[in-house]
Parts: sequence; C-alpha cells; structure tokens
Amino acid sequence: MLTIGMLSRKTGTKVPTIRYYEQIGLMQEPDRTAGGQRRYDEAALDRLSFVRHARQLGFSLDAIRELLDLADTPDHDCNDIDIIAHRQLRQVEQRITRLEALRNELQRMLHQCSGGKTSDCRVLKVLRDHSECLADHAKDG
Amino acid sequence: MLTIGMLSRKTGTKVPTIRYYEQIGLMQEPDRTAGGQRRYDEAALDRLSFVRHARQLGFSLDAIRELLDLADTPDHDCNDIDIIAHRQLRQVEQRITRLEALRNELQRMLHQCSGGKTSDCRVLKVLRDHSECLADHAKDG
DNA sequence: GTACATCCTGTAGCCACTAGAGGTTCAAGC
DNA sequence: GCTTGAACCTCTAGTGGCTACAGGATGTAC
Repeated sequence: MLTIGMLSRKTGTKVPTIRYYEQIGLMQEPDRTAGGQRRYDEAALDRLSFVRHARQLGFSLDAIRELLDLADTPDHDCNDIDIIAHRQLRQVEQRITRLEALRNELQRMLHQCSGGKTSDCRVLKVLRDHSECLADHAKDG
Repeated sequence: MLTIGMLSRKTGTKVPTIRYYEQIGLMQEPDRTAGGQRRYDEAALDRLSFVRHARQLGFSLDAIRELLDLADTPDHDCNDIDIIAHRQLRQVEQRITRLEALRNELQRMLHQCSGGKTSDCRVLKVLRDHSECLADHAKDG
C-alpha cells in the first residue's frame, strides 16, 4: 500500500493534485487508515500514471475521463478512442499554426527595431497600428 | 464620444472584457453620463487597440502593463521594450517546440492503431505505458 | 410616453491546479 | 511508552483572463 506521498513521487504528480483529481471524480476514493490517511493500491498507481501521461500529451481532464471510461470497457470499439486522440492532434496542430504566425510577427517586429528612444520604437508602432502587421492574426482568437 | 458597446465593436473586444480591464487598472476610468454610463474618447480607443493587439500577439496582461508604462515615457530607452518583446518571442518559441513534440507523439500513437477492440488499442497502451514513448516529454511540464 | 436595446453592478464560474492556515497522524528512535 | 518531526488531513482562497448571468437602470427613437 502506498501513501499519497509515495504515489506522488512515483508518478511525478503533486500531492494536492492527486487530492484534486479525487475531488473531481477522476481518481476513485482510496481506502483510509484508522486515522483517516489515504492508502493506494497498484490499480490507483496505474490509473494515475495514465492520467498523468495523457495530461503530458495535452489531453483535457474531460477527454481523459472519456478515455478512462472507454478503457474500462474492453469490448468497446477502438474507434471512439481514435476520435478523441485525433481531436487532440488537431487541436495541437492548430495551436502550432497559430503560434508560428505569432512568432513570425514578433520576429518581424523585432527585426525592424534599431534602438533609440521609445518615441520612435518600431515595436510600439506595430502594436499601436494593426495595419502594420503582415499576418492576419486577428482571426486567430 | 463612444459608448462601451461602440468601443467594443470598434476594437473587437467584448464589453465585459473592457470593464474587466478597467477593474484591473489596465484601462483608465472613463467619463460618465449623468446616468452613470461610460463614455470613451479617442485616447481610450487607441489604448484598447494597443492592448487588444498585444494580447493577440500573446503578451500577458502584466507584460502589456509594462509596455504601456514604457510607451508613456517617450524619452525612455527602447531597449526595455525590446527585452519584453524578446522574452515573449522566446516563450512562443518554447511553446512551439513543446507542442511539436506532442504532435509527433500523438501522430506516432495514432499510426500504430489499426482498429479493433479497446482491449488491444495501441493508443491506450501508449498512454498506459510511458516507456512506449519515443519522446522524453515528461520534462516538458 | 412607451418600447427596447443597451447599459449598470455584483457575483459566480471556467480550467487545472497551487498555496497556505491550522490542526492531526504515523513511524522511527530511544 | 514517549517524543519528535515529517507527512498527512480539511478547508479556503488565489492564479490568468476572461465569461455568464441576475436583476435592475438608462438612453434613444418613434
């Protein structure tokens, strides 16, 4: 049996985060000692590792909840899991595209700056006047 | 003079967001009508456009506050603005790198999946067992 | 004078945690 | 059996950057 601290170290998840996952129903309520402290078994360790890993891959807690539900029904069609993972991939790709546009705009802005006083600062000029932007990043939300 | 709704439409900022910016001191308190409604001038429009544009470029509200303070002192050295913009650029670049690693891992995971039941699902297997990952994304926080 | 769009304040909620206060329990050493 | 101190407990509030809603007041056009 593992204490919450041991589980924390084994999974690299902070102790308050584990309690938070329990609170929102992502982790089941574990057994307790007579004094009220949590004790975890291997199944809890596996589940938390899964959650942690999915978080590292950028899945939302809601998506992880879906994945866990699906994982719990072994006869279910793998397709639904594929859909969730593809959705996540699309979101990541969109964020990359968006960030690349921002990076380019920032680089362009910084290239134009050649020192001096803020009254002539190119960076401020670009920020003040959207029309100086090449990228149409206004729609990126 | 502009109502808050007009300012909202002109800048593409939602009305509650404008009030929020006022609340946290990013926008100055505007004049009011006898009945207590806000009325804005051109300076407010410029300032909000600046804020909005900087937000689109990913600057945090704190960074924007710094930029606005610097922009208000025209004789100040442009260097400080450069530092803030470079910091922002670095952050964006780091996020891109991190997201690209995630994208690759997700793609790899999805490529291995060939349908079937969840009990054999490759996606779940990878999520369950971190050692199946190529990328060492555990450190990405 | 009336209709109704827009405005007002205030509070609460979103996500995914994180921090801190103030108190209790557990395990090791003596 | 007793002491020490790390680790545990619950609860509340805060983070960023908004967004939503309730319940009421104002402004403007006809």
